[in-house]
Amino acid sequence: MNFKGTLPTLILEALEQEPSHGYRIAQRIKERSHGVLDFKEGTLYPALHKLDNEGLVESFEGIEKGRPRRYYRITESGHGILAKDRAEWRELSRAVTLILGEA
Amino acid sequence: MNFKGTLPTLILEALEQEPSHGYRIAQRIKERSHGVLDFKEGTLYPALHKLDNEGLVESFEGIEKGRPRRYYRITESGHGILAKDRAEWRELSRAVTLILGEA
DNA sequence: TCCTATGCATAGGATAGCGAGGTATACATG
DNA sequence: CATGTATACCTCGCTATCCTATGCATAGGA
Repeated sequence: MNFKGTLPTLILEALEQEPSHGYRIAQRIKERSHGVLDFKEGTLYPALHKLDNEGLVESFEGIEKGRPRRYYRITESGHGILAKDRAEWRELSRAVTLILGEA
Repeated sequence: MNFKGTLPTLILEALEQEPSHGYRIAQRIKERSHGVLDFKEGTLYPALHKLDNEGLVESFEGIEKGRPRRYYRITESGHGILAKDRAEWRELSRAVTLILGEA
């Protein structure tokens, strides 16, 4: 079960905490939502690459447990977009909740 | 600005209040969200027809101000789906808010 | 008379997310 | 040693959603 349009924001939020790699980001989102949000790899990696192309995150090579990993960190503009996305989420979720009833 | 995936639920909610026609439903959503949510006609009508095909709403002819209107009312199964959609919205919005911070 | 709002509808295009598949390594279990 | 599972990355094709643009038609105000 997932929420259309929130994935880029959730990725940026994860990277705001600490640089990470794709698989770990997906796990983090799932864990932090208590299993409610569960984005698939076929969704996550393209989204991550898109954020990279847009310059909101940047990647670097890393080694973990003896194996190479593709790490990502949030950029300056990524921080800015995240702040905007957060504000937009609040506005939209309030609007829907207003209509559908209390969350 | 809009929220992907919430339109069918918002339509059902509007029709739960009273039977209505397409144009009026769109206005209602916009008004009740204080202008935040604003689904276009090219989005609304196909969504309405789909709900009709799925049997969640049913249409009937009506006259308003001397002109024919296509009215819709929510069906029994529409009520059921609306209840499920509401619950799902709460679960998902809570999950995202949990991660992104207080709404 | 012309513009705007109302009212319904479809066509074409963009994008998000999903399922399915492919590749590869580490580690535990049998 | 073999097999399975979790980790880790990636791509392709499909569907659904939403948008813009366009068309048609009427009512009422400027």
